[in-house]
Amino acid sequence: MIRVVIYEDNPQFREGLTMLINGSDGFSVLASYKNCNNVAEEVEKWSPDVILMDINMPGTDGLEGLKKIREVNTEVKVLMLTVFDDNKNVFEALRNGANGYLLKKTSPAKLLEYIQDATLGGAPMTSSIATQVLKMFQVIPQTKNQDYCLSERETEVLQLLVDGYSYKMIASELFIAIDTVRSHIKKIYEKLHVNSKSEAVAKAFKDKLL
Amino acid sequence: MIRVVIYEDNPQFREGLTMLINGSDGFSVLASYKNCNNVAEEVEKWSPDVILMDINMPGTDGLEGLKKIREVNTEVKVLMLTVFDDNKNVFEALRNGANGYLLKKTSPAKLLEYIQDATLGGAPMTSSIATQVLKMFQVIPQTKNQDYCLSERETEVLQLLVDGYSYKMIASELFIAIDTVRSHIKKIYEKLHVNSKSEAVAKAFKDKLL
DNA sequence: GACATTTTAACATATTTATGTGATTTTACC
DNA sequence: GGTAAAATCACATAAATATGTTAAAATGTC
Repeated sequence: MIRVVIYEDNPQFREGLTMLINGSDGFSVLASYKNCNNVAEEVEKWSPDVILMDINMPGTDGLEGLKKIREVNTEVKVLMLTVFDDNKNVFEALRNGANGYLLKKTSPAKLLEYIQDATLGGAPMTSSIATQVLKMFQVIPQTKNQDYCLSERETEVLQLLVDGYSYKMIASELFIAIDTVRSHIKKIYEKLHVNSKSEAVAKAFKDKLL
Repeated sequence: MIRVVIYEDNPQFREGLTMLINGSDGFSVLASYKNCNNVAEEVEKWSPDVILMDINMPGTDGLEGLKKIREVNTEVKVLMLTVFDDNKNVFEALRNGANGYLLKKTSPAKLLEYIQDATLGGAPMTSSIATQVLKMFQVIPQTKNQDYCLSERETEVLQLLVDGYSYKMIASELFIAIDTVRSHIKKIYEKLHVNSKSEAVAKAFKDKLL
């Protein structure tokens, strides 16, 4: 028996979901709420297998609700429900540990399948959501590791610059003379085409050199 | 009619796939290959709707194949096939514009459904893959936007520091005296708890202040 | 062994930066 | 109208940095 708790502000949709789930073998709705204002207590009280969570609700919305749930319970499967496949919300929800993300227009049969899928460790998503997710991945820039051919020692020195070390500190850290540090840094500037410490540091971050 | 090209080194599995797809209404296999060595030409030649791409192949493997495909064609739907839900490969494939990612043990019925799904703009993933993907999202650290309460002007100055400007350049950029720049920067250092330009720059990157 | 590269180092000097101490004006808010 | 915060500017000085030139070891490669 898969035990479900529902958070959904629209009474019609809430009732519809409840009837669908209660009317299906192997599923049971423990409770349903119209907002997340007391979500932490409610989850503790019922300890459901799956939570269906509407994103857009008055008061504490679904995203905040999800965060509160994860503060007290990392096991329960949380499926986010939404009308739109809104990019920003999808990202935030997944980042905060949602187990799946469904459009409300999902057919009843599919919805039950998805709920079951979630309890088995799956991550159900409607197709359009999955497409959003893939697009997010493609935005992540490839580590463009442009190679400036820094030598091993130069890389080491640059790392220390990035960590906020002064020339003097670098010298004592590496057991070399400060003039040696100077000459390394001069070489680094040449290779990176910069002429100040902070530019070198900025470039190290931008180009993910370290 | 959905037109498919297959890349799969295992002859049995390749034949099995071909028979399954050719034997289904609305599907047709244009060609199948045992490696990706000439993938660019082959894709140009057939311009299929969907490509089934095994990840592990001798010679040019599936990931490289995917890259080559995307260099010449961003439209064709590419579904990656794999035996394992290997984290690293999943990530790389999605980043390189794969449209879906399926385990080879997927049932024939599901496989056809997924292929169709892909042609309709969906992003089919088997459940375990989707779970992997969600986990990746949770690794991404929240923009921890710790607020150092920089004023508008201070933020502006910090931005210029990050862009490699010297005090003198900042002064002329903002039409203020260099001593004013100094005093802003002093305040910035206090607020960020640093005491050098490069530390401030590094902190700006680390904490995503800009 | 000859060669290139890297690492080390010294010396000199102009510029930039960091830090302190003050002060005036502007802006926003109660 | 008083208060607080922000933005402006000045003067002074010690410390750090940037730039140039030069060169001796150490290391690795053909």
